[in-house]
Amino acid sequence: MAAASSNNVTNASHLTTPVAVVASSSTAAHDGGLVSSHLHSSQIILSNLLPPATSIRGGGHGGSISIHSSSPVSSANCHHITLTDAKTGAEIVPLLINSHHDHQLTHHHENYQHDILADSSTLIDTTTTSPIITTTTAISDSEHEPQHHHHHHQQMLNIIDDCTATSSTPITTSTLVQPPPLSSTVLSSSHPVLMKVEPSVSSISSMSNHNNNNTIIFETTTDPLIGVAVSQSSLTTLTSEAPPSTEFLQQCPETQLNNIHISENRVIVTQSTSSGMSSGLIQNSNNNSLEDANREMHDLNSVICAAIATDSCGQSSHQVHPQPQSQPPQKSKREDKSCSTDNLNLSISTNDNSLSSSSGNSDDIDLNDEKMLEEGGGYQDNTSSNSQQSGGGGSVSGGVAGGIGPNSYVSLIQPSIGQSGGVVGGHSVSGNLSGGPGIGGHGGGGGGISGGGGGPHHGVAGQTGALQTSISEQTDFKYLFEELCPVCGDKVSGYHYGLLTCESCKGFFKRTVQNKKVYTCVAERRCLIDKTQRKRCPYCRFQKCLDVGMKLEAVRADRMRGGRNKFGPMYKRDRARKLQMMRQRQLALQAIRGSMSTGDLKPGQISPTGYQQSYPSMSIKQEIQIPQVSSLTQSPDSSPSPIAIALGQVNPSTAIAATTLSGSSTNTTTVSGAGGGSGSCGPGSDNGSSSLQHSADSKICFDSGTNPSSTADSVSTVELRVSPMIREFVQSVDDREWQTQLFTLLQKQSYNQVEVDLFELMCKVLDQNLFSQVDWARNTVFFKDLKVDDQMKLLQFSWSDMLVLDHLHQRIHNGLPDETQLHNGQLFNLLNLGLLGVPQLADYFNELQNKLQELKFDMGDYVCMKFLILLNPNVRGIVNRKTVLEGHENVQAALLDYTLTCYPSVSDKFSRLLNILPEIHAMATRGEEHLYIKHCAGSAPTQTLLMEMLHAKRKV
DNA sequence: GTAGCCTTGATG
DNA sequence: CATCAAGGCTAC
Ligand SMILES: [Zn+2]
Ligand SMILES: [Zn+2]
Repeated sequence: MAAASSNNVTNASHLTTPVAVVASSSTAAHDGGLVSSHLHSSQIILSNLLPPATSIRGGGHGGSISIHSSSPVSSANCHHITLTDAKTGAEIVPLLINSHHDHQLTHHHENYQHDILADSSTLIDTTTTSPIITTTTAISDSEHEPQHHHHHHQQMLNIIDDCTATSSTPITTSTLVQPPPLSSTVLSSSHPVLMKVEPSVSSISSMSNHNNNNTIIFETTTDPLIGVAVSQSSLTTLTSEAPPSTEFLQQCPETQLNNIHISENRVIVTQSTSSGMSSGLIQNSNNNSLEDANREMHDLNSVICAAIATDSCGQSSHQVHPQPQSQPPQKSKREDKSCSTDNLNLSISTNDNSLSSSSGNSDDIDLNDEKMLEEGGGYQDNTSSNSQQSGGGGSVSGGVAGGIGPNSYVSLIQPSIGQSGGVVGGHSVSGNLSGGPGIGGHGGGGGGISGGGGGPHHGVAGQTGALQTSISEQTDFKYLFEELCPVCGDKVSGYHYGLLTCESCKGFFKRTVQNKKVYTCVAERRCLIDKTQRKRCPYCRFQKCLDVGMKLEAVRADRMRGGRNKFGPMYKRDRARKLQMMRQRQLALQAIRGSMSTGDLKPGQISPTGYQQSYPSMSIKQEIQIPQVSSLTQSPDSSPSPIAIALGQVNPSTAIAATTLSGSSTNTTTVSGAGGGSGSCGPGSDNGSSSLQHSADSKICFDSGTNPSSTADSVSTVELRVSPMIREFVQSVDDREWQTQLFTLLQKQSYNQVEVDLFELMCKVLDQNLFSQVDWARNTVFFKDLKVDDQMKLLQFSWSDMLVLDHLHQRIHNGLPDETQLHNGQLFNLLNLGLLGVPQLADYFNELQNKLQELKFDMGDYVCMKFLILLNPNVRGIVNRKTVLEGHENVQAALLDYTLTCYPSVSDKFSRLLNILPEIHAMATRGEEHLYIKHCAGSAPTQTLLMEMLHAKRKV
């Protein structure tokens, strides 16, 4: 059944398949021809379903969460999952909304099913305890089906938890195999997650997380699980009684052994260390308590795909074959010789039974999706990054290298490499160049200390007659190369395969990819890789290579020498950015020095003149030459809002640099290192220099339960009269978290990335905001009393308005700056978030902001307005309109009272605030339209809550 | 297998 | 023609 997996691998390039992501991690991202593959593969998953921060944030709900479908198949268009607090049993959230697809689902029922199957590599029939191996071959052809639709299906089936993108963290993916209509996905953040799947409704959740602790627990409330599909390493793990065959191990060295406990209605998957092969078992966990499960879980470092099917699927058969007719298997243009799936034996056993299936004929496996191949070949994503899925091991597969066009190189990455089964273990780089099955080379290696890294030969010899500029350039670039190799810390010799690395890692990466090496880590896949130990574990080294962003597709399949590839421009931009960052740093330092020693440099002199003097290495020429980066110093198109300036919204951490650079605030922040700085990043913590209120102030006031707001007319009269409801509202807002999450996400997404797609990143942020929004809403009064159906409708109708309002609030009360500098130097436009990606709305937005500020818009107003937006009784289809209306009126009354009480001087504040709501709505609508179009065009990440919202609203 | 140094060849 | 990243070569 290696076949099954192979397909998965292939699919990897399709975002649609979680497995794909999993399986081919890095590869997928590159050649996948994915609409949005600009991420680490791991991030792809995350970002698509859950913003990284989201999952992490889950800590909020300690313990477990139960998910069940609120409504059976009936409710026509909406199928959703309701989250229930496992402890209290209270319904807490409608996580996903999936509706408008029904139409398609039904329409392409077959394909749909097929898609699903394609995702799962192996099914374990828990009823019979026999494995169901799916041949997951074909993937729905996106030619006939718009990608977003395609992804949609997938999304509904998947629940993926986040894992930190940058680090080789685990990702868990769950796939539900369920007859359409299917429901959605949701994620909870804390792990383990306990899921309850109601009969005839599929649901799933998965959890994984931070580095090495991943656990997935599936549970059905009534029906026994029919199957669990685990792909990749997790499948491998399934091997229980009989350890994986040697061959398999060779091909999938990093196979992880996971513990999978299956009781009648519960499955717990955990990972065990590679050495603990014996532990990979499926056990009957009837008496396993969650705690027990927890105890056993450790180090789940792989991607797991699980599928649960109910009887309705009629999947009692042990083998599920894709329908060749609907998805004609396409022969890959290039013969796939690597990783033959033959001889792959997988055995699955439970305490009672042991089942094994061996990959049979390769025919089932040999299916390739032509579409995918094409996509893979033609698509070149220069921003995608890799991030090898740690656990899963990287199976390189992906789009066909189709060196088409004179300038395109044939990539080594091959599509649909039948990685030993969807179960892929080790890093196997497959290509069609050489066929032999990779043999795990044990990186035993003498620990010989490698000689000093060769010096870079990049420095251009500065000729005596050369202009100072060239000298300075040389100096600067030299400086560039003084960076250390992100993999081993050795000296960087230039850009290699996507980023600056040392010569040895370049060579190592090349050898590995070209020769399709498969390594095995004899330890725990966490070997330290540094200059002296890099030779010890090639497995971990390669993994790190992928993690830091080395690009597989930069290795040429045809081995053509010389020339330039698509990364050239990127290198150039990166170089320019680095130069500017460096210069900024120097300027900042200089400025500091100047200000300290009065004599040297007067503050006012930090202008071009003084600048040149103090920095001979820089030159005007360079300034001019720096491509597309001028904005770095000049706060570009984002029309800095007067407010932001007034607030001096400069990140404390970079305030010095920013301020000194131009003598005034550049309105730019820098996503600082670790942690995105909770608190440190938040401009909210800056000195509230202006008269503008800061949420900090207001919040504190509210928190204390006395002072309404720092801007209230009369504290004395007001303090005692603030409606308890409003006070409660305000307290329900967690602004700190908001910005922390924002900056953390931005940092993660740009960490180690030469360049990221800013639009895509914006979508991710919005997506994260949406998750927060839902999170907030579900716990609020009125709203939480509603049925999930109504909740979803309200959210579908109000999400964008609330996003806009949130951004207005963040800017006004928390000093959210216009833009921020990403870890890699790119500027990220924060204002754009509030504009939902439509720059043209900037003026309008600023106008709104001004209006609000004139009204002394404060926290209480903000929260009330948010509620008014959310609790819209006019939303079509609301069942419990009464409650909504009641809530709306209550809030309105509270707001009226509040404004009259606290802001008597602001004439007509109440109605003026209300009048702003339609304006916000108009803006939000425009933004939605824009986002929708972009999504349809494929330029936005798929499988996101954002996308769901966009489509859901369309439907309505 | 490593990694330092060399050769290529598209780019501007 | 200079760059410089990608592949090749070859003592270790
Ligand atoms: Zn290195
Ligand atoms: Zn290792």
